[in-house]
Amino acid sequence: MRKELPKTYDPSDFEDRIYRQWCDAGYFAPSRPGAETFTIVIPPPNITGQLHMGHALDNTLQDILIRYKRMKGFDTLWVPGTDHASIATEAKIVEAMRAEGLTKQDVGREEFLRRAWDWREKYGNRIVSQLKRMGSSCDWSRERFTLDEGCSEAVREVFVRLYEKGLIYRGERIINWCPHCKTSISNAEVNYEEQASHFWHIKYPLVGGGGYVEVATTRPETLLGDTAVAVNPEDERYKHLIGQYCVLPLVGRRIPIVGDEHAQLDKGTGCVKITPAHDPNDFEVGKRQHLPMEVCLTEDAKITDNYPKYAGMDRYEARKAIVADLEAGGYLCGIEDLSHEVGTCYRCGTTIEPMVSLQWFVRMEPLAGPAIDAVKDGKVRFVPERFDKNYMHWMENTQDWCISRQLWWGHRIPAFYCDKCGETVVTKESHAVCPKCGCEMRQDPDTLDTWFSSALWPFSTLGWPKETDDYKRFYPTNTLVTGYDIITFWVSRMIFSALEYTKQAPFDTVLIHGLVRDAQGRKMSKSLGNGIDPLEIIDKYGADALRFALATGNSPGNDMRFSDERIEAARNFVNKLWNAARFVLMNVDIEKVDVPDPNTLAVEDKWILTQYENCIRETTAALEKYELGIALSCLYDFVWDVFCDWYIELSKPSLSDSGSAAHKVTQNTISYVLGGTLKLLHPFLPFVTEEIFSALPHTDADADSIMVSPYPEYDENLTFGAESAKMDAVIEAIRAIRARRAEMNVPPSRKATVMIDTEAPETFTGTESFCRRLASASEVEMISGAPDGTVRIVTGSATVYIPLGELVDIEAERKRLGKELEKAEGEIKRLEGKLGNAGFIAKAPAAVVEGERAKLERAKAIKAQLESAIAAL
RNA sequence: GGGAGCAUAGCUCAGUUGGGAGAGCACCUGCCUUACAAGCAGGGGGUCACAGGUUCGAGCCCUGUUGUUCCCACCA
Repeated sequence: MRKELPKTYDPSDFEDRIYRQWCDAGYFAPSRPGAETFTIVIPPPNITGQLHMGHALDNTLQDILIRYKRMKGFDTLWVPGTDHASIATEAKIVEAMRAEGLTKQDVGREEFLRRAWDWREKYGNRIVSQLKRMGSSCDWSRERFTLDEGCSEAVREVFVRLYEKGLIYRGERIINWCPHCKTSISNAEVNYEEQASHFWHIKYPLVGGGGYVEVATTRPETLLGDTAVAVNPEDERYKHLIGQYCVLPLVGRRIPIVGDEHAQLDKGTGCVKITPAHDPNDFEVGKRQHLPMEVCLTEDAKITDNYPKYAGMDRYEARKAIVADLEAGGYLCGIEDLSHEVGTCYRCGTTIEPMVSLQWFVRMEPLAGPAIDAVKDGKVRFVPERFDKNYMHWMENTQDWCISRQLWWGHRIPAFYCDKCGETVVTKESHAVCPKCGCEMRQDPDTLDTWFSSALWPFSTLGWPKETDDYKRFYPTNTLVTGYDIITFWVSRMIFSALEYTKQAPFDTVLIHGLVRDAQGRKMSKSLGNGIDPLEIIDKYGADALRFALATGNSPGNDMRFSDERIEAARNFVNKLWNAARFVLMNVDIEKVDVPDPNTLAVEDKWILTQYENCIRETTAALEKYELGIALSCLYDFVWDVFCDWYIELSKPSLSDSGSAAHKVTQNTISYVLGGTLKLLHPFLPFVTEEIFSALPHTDADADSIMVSPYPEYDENLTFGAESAKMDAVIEAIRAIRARRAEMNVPPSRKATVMIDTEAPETFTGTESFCRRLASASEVEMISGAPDGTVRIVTGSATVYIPLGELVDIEAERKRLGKELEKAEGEIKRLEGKLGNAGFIAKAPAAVVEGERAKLERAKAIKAQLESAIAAL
């Protein structure tokens, strides 16, 4: 059914309706069993809150790819879902409970998890509705959640397999402890921040002598946990002290002086205090030197009861107290100002405390090798390429991955302990009975790092470990679209996980995008309050404008700024398209569109078709290279500068003359080109293209919906080089006439005869109506020679004369033409120089040389015309 | 300490196999030309950070310098 478009573009009129139509028609689900597949799994948004601009960008890019591939005939699947985001969500829930005056411990694990699932219900659904408003063509029937039954089964399967293979182990290590979240976090979850601090120099008196060793530290409170002082065995200053003891100030404990290469000769004093329980390096020294471990901090970073004087003090309070006491005792021998990097929790920003703790780890070294090879061998390709360096570097230096978390919201570690005999069992079952003594076993209370389940996402969502139909058909997936900020967190872990469990890379391409920043280039953040809510943008400008703003002028891997100007420019473009479509609808009454027949086409039709075909070629080439921004800018230029500014104007004479022979042909051409352009644009602007498409007459190849209609293919038969060049020459003349008139301030209402002197009159025959309409010509005459009292306009193919009577100032004309002549001569000189260069002729490609020759010919022709025009003045 | 990105018009940015630089916004001039003033036509404005090198030819490739941003790293 044909329908009219409202005069004003208002996306809220149709976006929701169209999305429902797509859903109802089932277009999002794969439905082409015989076709090649194209699969994307969504980077699952955290259920901590709502979508921000980063998600909007990420999902826009994915939807562009999936819609493009769908129109290209692939059997496409975009798997949606959300991430339970263990630590982040747990923190939010704890925070919400605090408002009620409750703690985790108050409500207990079961009640806490019930609340967490409520949270997931609420925020998970909100995220889904946001994705839908953006137009995301995900298959909602396959929506997944990292903590759902299937994903949980995959997690248990992996844990057990790795454990049995010896790649997961439990051990005491120094981990990063967040005293606020009260959990361990992995190295990747630590952010380093530059902080101003001090370097305290402290004397440790030697036992049995008047001397002392001087150590320096940024954390004097850890002195309580010192169990040795290390010096380098090669250090001439101190090597004689090795084996002796010193006395720990304030504590009075005798601690040994050990020789260890950790102490460097050229750093500090050369003596290092060793706190094995609270520093990763010292932990290693402790192991090497068989030192005892002295824990002096609790899990909320307070001093333990072992040190009554400081017990219960917060670490910073204790620091002050200890420094004061050291000073009072005469042990402090200097304070230096120091600025250094301090590790903080990436979730809450609290300074992390290294602590010794019994945790579960994944042994990385055996997993990293294949993951490195996969990228090296090109099985996984980063776009842009430079990010593989990033990835490689991390993979090659990665340390064992601490995967246990002292949290409740997450996959509980499938390890069971027997309290009676100490046996450990790792099993997929939900209960275990001790194989040794038959007792009921106790499950590890801890949960897994949230990235442990995300790492399995590309295959767990498709059914793995079961060999489901989806897994067999859609795995491995094709393109992963994500930001550079989570390459190490997530992408790398998916790659090594997939290689280990599925023996295949999880995807072949990783399209990396940057951050969306605010108009000043700052990161959007809650604390700055400069975040922009995508939904507000959609309400105001429409989802298509939002998508356009995010996709245009943006190249892979680069950050972008989001500003009012940007979104307005995007909306203006959509509006332009809308109005172009209205023009076509007002002027077209054909029922059906045919592929244009070259035998019937007018020169302007051939011109627009040539431009259109080139646009198809360029757009498609860019999309195939993941250059979405370039693809969109091709389309922008074509729609605005070519189709609207020229072809619509060129079509008016024929469209407005229902008696003309070309009338129906023009209707067909303009409908064909607009329809095809909408299809090219559809991946970027799904809603408005669908709305317009539904109002336009269709071709036989079109489907009911544009989103399942075939993407245009470049067709050389519809390109017309020679005719197109003629039209270009006419356009050039029209432009030149307009420019001259504008310079002379002649209003468009003042028409004038246009006289054209050209060696190729056939170029201009039949184009009089264009000159009248577009160059304010009252009539068009073909002449030869230069009439008096005219303005002369020289183009590459013609000289145009316009009698502008009193406006013609001979002297000014002479001056202007002289200037143009100078320019032409300069151009000739440059080109002759180039063509006179033997090296250029010999080495440059023939086509380039030919092009330069043509330019020279043209410049010479212009020069000749200018000279004769000047002579005739 | 290691690695990477960026530096192009007043502003924000494109410019991807090296062939005399583009867009949007802003600015100036003129237009309500019946698709669109969220518009039309015209215009000004750039030693493509700097210095070398490769090449017939460099915004693009190489080296160095400066400025800037980010990532990684156990610095007592």
